[in-house]
Amino acid sequence: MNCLKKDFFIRDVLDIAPDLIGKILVRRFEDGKIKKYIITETEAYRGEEDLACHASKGRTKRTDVMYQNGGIIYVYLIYGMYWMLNFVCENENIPQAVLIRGIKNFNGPGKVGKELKLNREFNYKEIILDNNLCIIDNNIKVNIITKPRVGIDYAGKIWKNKPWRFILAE
DNA sequence: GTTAAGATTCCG
DNA sequence: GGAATCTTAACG
Repeated sequence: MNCLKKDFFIRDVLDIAPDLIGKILVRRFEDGKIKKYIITETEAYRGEEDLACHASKGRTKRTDVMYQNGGIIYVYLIYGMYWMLNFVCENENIPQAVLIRGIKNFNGPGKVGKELKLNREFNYKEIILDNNLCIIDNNIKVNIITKPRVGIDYAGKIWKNKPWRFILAE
């Protein structure tokens, strides 16, 4: 299977987020069954200066994973109920991550986490099939719509209005 | 040790 | 508009 290599994630998150749209997310479950999903929506979180990014508060136990070398998974529990799926980008000490906001038939990051049965075990894991999660490059070109990010009212106008949300066009 | 708030979703 | 539900960070 031609999964995306680590190189793909050692780039600026603003290049990676739109590149992931239309690609295939592969999840192997505990019982060995494999499911594939088309990625329909992503959001970019870029560095400490981005007030919407968790890393804007500095390096903590929670954000440490974003400072790692790209190509690993960042999952965290939000509101005590939903697991968010992110992929860490760029080189070490550059805190960037892409949030998977939607996959086909499951729009909304909370639903994505629920469908994929995520848990804390995925944090820091490489994005390879051996870790039960990877992405296939299908080389299909798609049309992408950009919009402001969602759920970050606390970040202030400048960052809230950035068109860093990428959506698969119909 | 206690408290406040969050990259959400569902219900009224 | 508000609750559900829990981890983390920022206090004391």
